[in-house]
Amino acid sequence: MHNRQEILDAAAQVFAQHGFRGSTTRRIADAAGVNEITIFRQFGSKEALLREAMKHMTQSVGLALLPDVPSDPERELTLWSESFIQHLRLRSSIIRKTMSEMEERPELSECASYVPRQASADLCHYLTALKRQGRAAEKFEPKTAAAMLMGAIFADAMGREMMPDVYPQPQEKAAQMYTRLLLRALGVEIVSRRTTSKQTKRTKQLSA
Amino acid sequence: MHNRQEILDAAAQVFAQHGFRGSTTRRIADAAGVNEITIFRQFGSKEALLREAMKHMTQSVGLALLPDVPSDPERELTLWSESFIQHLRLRSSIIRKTMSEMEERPELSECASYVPRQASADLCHYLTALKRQGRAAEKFEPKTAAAMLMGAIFADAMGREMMPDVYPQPQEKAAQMYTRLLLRALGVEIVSRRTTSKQTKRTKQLSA
DNA sequence: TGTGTAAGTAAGTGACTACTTGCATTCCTG
DNA sequence: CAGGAATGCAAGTAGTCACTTACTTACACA
Repeated sequence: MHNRQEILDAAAQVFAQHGFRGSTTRRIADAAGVNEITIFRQFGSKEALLREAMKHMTQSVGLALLPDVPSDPERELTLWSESFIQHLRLRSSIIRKTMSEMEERPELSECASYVPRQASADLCHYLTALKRQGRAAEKFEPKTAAAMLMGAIFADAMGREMMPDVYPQPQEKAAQMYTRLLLRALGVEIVSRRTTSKQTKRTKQLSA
Repeated sequence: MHNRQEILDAAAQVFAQHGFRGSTTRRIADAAGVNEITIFRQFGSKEALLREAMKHMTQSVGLALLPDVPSDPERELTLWSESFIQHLRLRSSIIRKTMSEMEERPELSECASYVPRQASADLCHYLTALKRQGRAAEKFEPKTAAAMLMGAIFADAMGREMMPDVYPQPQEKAAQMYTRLLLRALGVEIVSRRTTSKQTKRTKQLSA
């Protein structure tokens, strides 16, 4: 029973490295330090195991929160972007695998869309509030703006390892740079005093 | 001999559907309408075949060109973005598979980075020229701006099928919307008269 | 007509895969 | 100490995989 969690973690890790077809029950058992038979007794089949592992993964995700009422947009959005890009970077392997398996095995990766959907909804909500406050000089569709920022962050997290010279340097400032670019596109005035990356990271986010 | 091309095409198609491990020589042979043995006689091994198929794919790609001297930034960039997003959408399956296999089989997917690298360089070059012309009211790093636009386009092309409600509607206008947002972030004045999507598509791009 | 080349057929090899069965071991609990 | 549940070990099953060998067929060309 106490092995169950270790098996799930091992399955997720092996899947992130090798994908579904490459995640042999042998490899997962070895990674979990468990006999291969135990897997079948606990989960019934390889597919059931991986389905549960995927579901379990997405449940433990905590996204940074954006305030319902924007006050310092640059700071709030930068913090959110940094936490989002960090989340994606830590899971870039498993995200790539999941996106690849999506077409062939949708039932396995359904839950994968939960996090980006939630993030998009949160961001849209925030941008809409910003617009209602009248702090955006330009007209814009929140959904388009949100897709733009999230897209830039997503592509950075997925592609930087493969092509580091294509993305802005240093890596740690990338989220901030994308965020600033977006705010300028929306015509939002930047009011916050200069804060270093370390300061912003330490001053964690404020909930609604 | 005349089968060689058909085998390469079939291999690429099967790979796009099933990835490396799922691309059995049997499946590829069936898809090509050829005996499995022919594959081994022509290419030696499954890996060699897929390597050649991938290399062959990337060679036939023609990216839209951006002028060396920007004249109508909104129109020129929109055309480029539309051609780029169309390119990615047509190949979204194979791109997902390639990104997924990258870590496990880098020698197979090396060539995959050629197109985005080229696109990034072209776009950076154009944005730098725009900046030099003094047509951007805001200061910006071309590389960051390029990564932002390309990232938004990339994420749209990869993710819209899976989560259509997250991305701006209609699909056909998405590239244009991202482009406009970017130009506003750069403080580039939009001068072009309103053109419909159909017109812009027909008036293909102008080279340097 | 003879020869070389590309293609097909048939059969098989050894390795790996998901999954099963039977039995022994450990350990917790009553 | 007895009984049951979780786990491990050894062996095996049926299927698939990449790849090979040996032989045949079809066609081009001289």
